Amino acid sequence: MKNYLNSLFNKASTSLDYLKEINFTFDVPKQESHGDLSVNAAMLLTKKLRKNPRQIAEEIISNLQIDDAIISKVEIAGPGFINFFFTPSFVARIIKVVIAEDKYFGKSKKYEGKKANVEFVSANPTGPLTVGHGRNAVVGDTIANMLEWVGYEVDREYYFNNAGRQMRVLGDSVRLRYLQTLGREIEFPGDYYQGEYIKEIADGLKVEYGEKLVDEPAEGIFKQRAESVIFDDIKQSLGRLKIKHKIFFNENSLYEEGKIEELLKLFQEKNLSYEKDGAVWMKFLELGSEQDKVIVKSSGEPTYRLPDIAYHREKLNRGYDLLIDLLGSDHISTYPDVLAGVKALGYDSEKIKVLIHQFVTIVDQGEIVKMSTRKANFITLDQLVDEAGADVVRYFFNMRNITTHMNFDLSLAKKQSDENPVFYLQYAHARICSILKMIEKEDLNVSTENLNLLTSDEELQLLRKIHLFKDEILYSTENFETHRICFYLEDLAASFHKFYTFCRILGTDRPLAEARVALASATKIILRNGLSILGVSAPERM
RNA sequence: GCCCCGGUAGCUCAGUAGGAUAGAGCGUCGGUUUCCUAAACCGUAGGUCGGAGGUUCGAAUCCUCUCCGGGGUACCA
Repeated sequence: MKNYLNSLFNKASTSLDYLKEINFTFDVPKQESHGDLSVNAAMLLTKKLRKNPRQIAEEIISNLQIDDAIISKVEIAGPGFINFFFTPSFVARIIKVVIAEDKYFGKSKKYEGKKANVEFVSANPTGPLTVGHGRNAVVGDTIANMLEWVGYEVDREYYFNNAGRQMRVLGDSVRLRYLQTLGREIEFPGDYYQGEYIKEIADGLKVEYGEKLVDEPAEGIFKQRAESVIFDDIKQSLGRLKIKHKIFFNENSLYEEGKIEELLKLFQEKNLSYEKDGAVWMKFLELGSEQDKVIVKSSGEPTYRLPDIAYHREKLNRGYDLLIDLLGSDHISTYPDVLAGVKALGYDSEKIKVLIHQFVTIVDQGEIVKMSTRKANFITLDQLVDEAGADVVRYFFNMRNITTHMNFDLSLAKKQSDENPVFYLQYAHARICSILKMIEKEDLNVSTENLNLLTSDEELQLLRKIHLFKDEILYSTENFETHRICFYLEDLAASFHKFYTFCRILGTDRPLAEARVALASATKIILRNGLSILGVSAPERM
């Protein structure tokens, strides 16, 4: 529909120059009585032309070469909107396209040939993934899916560090638990990792090695074992949510390959760093930050900024057109320095899109659960998937704008009831599958021969929603907003359920019945495609 | 102190580069099943869009100030 109007306005702009000067938009009116699409062009021109917007609207309309077979009515309304009403037969044509394109319907080629990298999760292997990581994981994977739908080739990447202080403490936590299982009287420090999983790892070592490890250092087998066990666990948790990273990037490799040294030298050459108080400082002040910051401590150890910049430099060097970093709001302070750093090196920092998601508050039985990995006071992602199921978990995290501090009501998520919108969508899909099974028995077909018979309000409303799918994906993707897909699909499902209630198939003349089956079939395709972007399954029956 | 995010119906949240009478789900109350899945549908009630100014044809949306909640502001990541 939008395409058609765009071409109409393009033609009109050859005689009306002022149309070229404004950025008008075609919008779907909130109210159906305002037509299928409306344009605000006339209002935008009031100042420039010093005319009443309604007069301008008249002039615009008289310059549009409208095909009556496509548009049934054009009206001027309100302060000067031009509303367009499309003919039912044009609206219904979309069904043919949907059925023909099937699992590709909704994809666009706008970004074909472009490469994107989505870095997400990136939790260090110090413990199981928590609910907070869950939001990051689900949204990151969904954004990657969306980018693929608009044409990008996408690499999913996980960045981790197995060499820092955190990991030393982790190794020592395992060592102490190991010694405790051997009966040693040892006090376990309060700031060590308290979780049960540490004891399990220690138990595993005891079973395997007995007492042979009593004199081993924390950084040896204890740390290694902890890392490998925990990482396997993390990957498995992600796998349950159908998330698989292509690249696992170890921060340590930046040191091993001399990238850190190289970067330090580069900063020095470009006069972007200096020494003070035994530390190396970066001139962030010159680069637009509030103050200079330390990049190498007086101990000789780099701060996180240096490897972070080196890492982003690596990714940029791989030739991506778009780099996405998905971070929790507790990491919000890291990215301005990274962007400033790579920009100072001459890279196009515009390619890096940093997305910050706000915290997840867990509410269980009306009580807020405070989370801390160290204190082991957390709900793991695994527990969540155990209790609510992967589909519900994915849907819940996707259905909220990442800027909101979302409440995750654990007791509600466990409930498999109609309070849960994911079932509403899945039910619509299952219903359609059931119809398609039924028509076989009734000797009916999916036919697009008589689509012009689809003229009822319910049919047209559903058809109009179908028209919006492709644009919705594109818009959601360009804004990195997964929740819009959820809202769209809920809207679509609602239109379908209404159609289902009012437009029967059995007992209807064959041509109309078959056209309705085709409409249901097209709806099924969109529900399935939309759910697949979210990573949620589309069951055949419920 | 300064920076970022949020404050919209009882609850959880939408609100598309400013647009028409501010919406949805759940919950409330009341209806619909001899008929393709009632995990559905229809109706009902519910609002000083945190507050105060400003910008203009028009503000939940933009600007200023302010209140409340969360996060950040390290030679921790």
